[in-house]
Amino acid sequence: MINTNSRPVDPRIERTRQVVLAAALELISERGFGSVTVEAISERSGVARSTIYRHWKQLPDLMLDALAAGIERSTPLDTGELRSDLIVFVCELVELLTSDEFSQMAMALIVESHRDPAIAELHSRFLRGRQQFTIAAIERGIERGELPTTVDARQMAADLAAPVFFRALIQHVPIDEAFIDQHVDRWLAIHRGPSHT
Amino acid sequence: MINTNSRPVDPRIERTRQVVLAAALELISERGFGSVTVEAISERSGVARSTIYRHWKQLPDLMLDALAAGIERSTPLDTGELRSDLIVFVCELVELLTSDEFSQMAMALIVESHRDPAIAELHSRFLRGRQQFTIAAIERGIERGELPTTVDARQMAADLAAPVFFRALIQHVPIDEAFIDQHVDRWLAIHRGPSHT
Amino acid sequence: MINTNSRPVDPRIERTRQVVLAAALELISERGFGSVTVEAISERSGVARSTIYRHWKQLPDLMLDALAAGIERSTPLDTGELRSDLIVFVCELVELLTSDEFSQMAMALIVESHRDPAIAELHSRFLRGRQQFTIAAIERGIERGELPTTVDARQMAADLAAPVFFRALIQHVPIDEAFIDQHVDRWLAIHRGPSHT
Amino acid sequence: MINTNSRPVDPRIERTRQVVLAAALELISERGFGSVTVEAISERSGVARSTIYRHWKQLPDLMLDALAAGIERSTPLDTGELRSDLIVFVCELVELLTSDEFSQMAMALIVESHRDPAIAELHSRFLRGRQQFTIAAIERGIERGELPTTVDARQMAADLAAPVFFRALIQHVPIDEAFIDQHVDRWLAIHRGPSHT
DNA sequence: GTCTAATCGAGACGGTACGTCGAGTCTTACT
DNA sequence: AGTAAGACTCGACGTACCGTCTCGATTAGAC
Repeated sequence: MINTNSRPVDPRIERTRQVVLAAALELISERGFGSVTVEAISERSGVARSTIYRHWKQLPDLMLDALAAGIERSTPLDTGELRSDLIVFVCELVELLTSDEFSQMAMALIVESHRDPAIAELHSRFLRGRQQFTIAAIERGIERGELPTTVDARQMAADLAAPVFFRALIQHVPIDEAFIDQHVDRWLAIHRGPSHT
Repeated sequence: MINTNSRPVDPRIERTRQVVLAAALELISERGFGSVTVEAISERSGVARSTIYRHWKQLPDLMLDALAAGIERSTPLDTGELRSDLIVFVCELVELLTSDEFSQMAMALIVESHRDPAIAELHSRFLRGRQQFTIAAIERGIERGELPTTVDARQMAADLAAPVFFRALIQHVPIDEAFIDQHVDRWLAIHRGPSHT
Repeated sequence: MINTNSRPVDPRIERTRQVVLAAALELISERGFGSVTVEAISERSGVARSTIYRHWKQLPDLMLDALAAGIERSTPLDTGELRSDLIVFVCELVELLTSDEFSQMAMALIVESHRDPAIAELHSRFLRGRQQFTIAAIERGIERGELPTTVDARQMAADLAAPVFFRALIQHVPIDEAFIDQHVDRWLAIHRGPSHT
Repeated sequence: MINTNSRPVDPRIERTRQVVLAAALELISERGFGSVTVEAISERSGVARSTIYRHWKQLPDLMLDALAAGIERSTPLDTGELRSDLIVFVCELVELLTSDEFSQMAMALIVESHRDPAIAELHSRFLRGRQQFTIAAIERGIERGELPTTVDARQMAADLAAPVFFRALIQHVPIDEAFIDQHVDRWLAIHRGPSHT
């Protein structure tokens, strides 16, 4: 579905897209999702309002694209050992959820996905994308014998993420390294089974 | 001579407050937090727009009160056994987070509490209120010897709630009774310690 | 129609009337007719808004009364000579029409009398009242032989007043003593007839 | 490069101006100056309220323009004889001041010019414009020998207009043809001097 | 290199909701 | 009964954005 070489695309179009989305992202993190106006995006980006509407039919559509642009992620991640893989993963997640620029967006994504199926799809793609890394790490752990073969990797990935989301977004409690270490170790203790005690 | 409780106040004031807040709550659950309009509240409640502004300086203030009014809760809850207490608690939470009327409000509460300290306070009061029930049940469990005396009740309550929030609000995955049973049993298995295995 | 002794009248009523009308007059001359609000009158007079509405059904009614109160006038005026009578009369008129406190009211009276019959009546009573003094002076002049017996006193009074109104209210031109003298002398020259040349 | 006449401007702008001003004038003459509402103008003209505010920052500004538009006038007027010139002039003035559509506006102009310098300027331009016609007629009369060369044309024009304004606007008395004839003839008798008697 | 068509900037337009102000009505308690 | 205090409805104010719409100026990319 990508516009490969069928038509070279006017460079102005791409330029406008970039500039507008960047401005939108800036505004989302500065003022929050609900206070972003087309007017403000136009002003910030230097792109005329009419041009913005030529590219996106509605403000929500623009927001959707902006969120999509803000989400891109691609860490391979493989330290060779399960525990450190998980620590890295959790640290990244914490950083993401507590950084001012991103948490606004994350919240927006979560909230709006309850109403808008398009955002829901985006949101679940994002979530699955991240979980995939964890699941891969877990599976490597199983292969290495660090975990029993009977476990459900998907469930375990959720068990790892849930408390982090809960604390960061819902309880609204600061998360330090000590917590992360303890959390991962508890998780390992539970899932490795009694033999590893 | 101060108007503590000596002045009986105009009954219309209370009446207006009730009617307006009720209308606001209706609209929040129907159309979501972001699409609620003073105009709409006025129309729905039959109270003039200017009157609403006499009671609340800004729409957010009204929303705050509406959310506060929507949150009230007071279950005593004590079945005499830990497992069934927890099952009841989790069921209630699931019901709350998945009901259309309430989940909108919960999301709003969570999102806005990241921006507005007043809402943050409200949100944390609400959370603490609910956690309190769980903590009490856990402590009763400890007294009855169903749990070791060494556990941290607060942490355990969080462990019980986190996956429910995660699934309902973030993963956006349906939660059935089977999951609840399994979740509670896993939780018990982990916290009861090896003696109960 | 006056409330003589049929009922003693609550003194508070009269007091309220006075205070309110005085405040209204003040505000009319300060801010002009169009910017007077019941709210402001209430504040200025210290009389509650509801009380004001108990005395006057509408703001215009109050205004009407205020204007009526501001118009009262009762100069006898008789210098014994026509020319000086007229000079005095014109001077008074000029003063009235150019004083800040009164001109606002005069304009209001004139304008509103085009729409409201009650104000029209008030206005014409006021005009007739003033003209009456001039007519009387003219008639005394006729008796003294200063004017021919054939003249129409009513018409002549109008001829004297018209240019003053025109300059003061319509042309919006300052009126000095020189003009007044010249105006009266021209008037005398015209109406005394050729014999006096 | 300045937008003198180089930029053709959006034709919609002119169209909106016209339609709105026309509606405003209609409403001024129907309901009087004080009861004209942006809301009503919007409804009557079919132009959105926000568009009206884009053209005029405040309602008074709009009113000013509407009055200016309603005042335009351009009669050359020259019958070849002084008396008939004056009769025509006075008739026109009477018609103007007694027509419902215009008298409201005239009053508004007069009243508001006491408060707002911009309206004062407009008002005096209007007055001077009209007086100019009379002065020209008088000067033609002087050239033709119908009037002595010693007279002050400006003063005479005022003498002609003053009683008409007085009767129409202040005394609020109907003006018929008989009055006009008599008024002009008296004026002529006075100003032609004794030679013409 | 021009030329033509896509793209853009500027901004008018009809809307909807905002938060404010004042009018006029109504209710309650005080004096 | 008259008053003070102030809640209530209603309607207009002027503001801020929305999404739609011309309309001229400016670039590509094809010739």
